[in-house]
Amino acid sequence: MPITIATFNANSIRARLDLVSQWLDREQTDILCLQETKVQDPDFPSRPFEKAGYHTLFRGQKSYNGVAILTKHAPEKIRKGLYGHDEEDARFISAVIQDIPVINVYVPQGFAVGTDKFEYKLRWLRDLLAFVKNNYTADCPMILAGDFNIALEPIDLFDPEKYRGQVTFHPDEQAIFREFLDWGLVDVFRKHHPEGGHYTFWDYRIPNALKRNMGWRIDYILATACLAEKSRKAWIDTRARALPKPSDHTFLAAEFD
DNA sequence: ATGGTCGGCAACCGA
Repeated sequence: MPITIATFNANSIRARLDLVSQWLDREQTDILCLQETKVQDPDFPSRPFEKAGYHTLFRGQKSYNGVAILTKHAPEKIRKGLYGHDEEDARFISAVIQDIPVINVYVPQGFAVGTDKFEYKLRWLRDLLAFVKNNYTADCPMILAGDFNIALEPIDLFDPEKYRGQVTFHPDEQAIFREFLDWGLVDVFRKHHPEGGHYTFWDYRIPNALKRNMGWRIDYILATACLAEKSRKAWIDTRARALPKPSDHTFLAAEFD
């Protein structure tokens, strides 16, 4: 029985309720990881997703951040927040679904290189790496998905020369990201699409960024090698970014046998 | 053509 998983930075789940509902209706993905839900837990719009057959897990806060997992199959061993960070940490949520551990993250954006926010991004990433290494083994199925706010290679953003050394395309971020890959995680989209020019994020502040394909690939579905071997395809749904009232990100999805 | 991003949330902050 194949299983499909997707990730989407919604930039407010309430503003994107129709878009996400319609996407699930059409795609029928088993697991959807959401970031930047921007809603406190009592206000999370669970009901429409439950009516559509999904369990909802969420950890949010006022105005900023917030992560959620929507899953057709019952989640087990739910965890909210990353050790060593605030109890209210709304950037990490995980569960075991169909015997596969799934971690959904919203990595700090980092603002600008040389600032406290950038150092916090690096620290958060290192803590996540330690958490993964301490709690999982690379030779068992596991998925780490979400918005990493890092483009890894020059082919993962539209103007690498312009942005080299800046936040989201800086060697210090990339070095930590590569440690996840070195440990045994595989970038599932890259596996199926070695060529560049595929993006998941287009900044609202760049006019007609989608049309001009001025984007970044900063959202990922990472899977341990044994699971990645079973991946049949991975795709980015640019159509959802072209609809009215889009998020600045779009859906990234993968299918496993 | 005489403007030019969103969302949250109520003045700006974060992305």
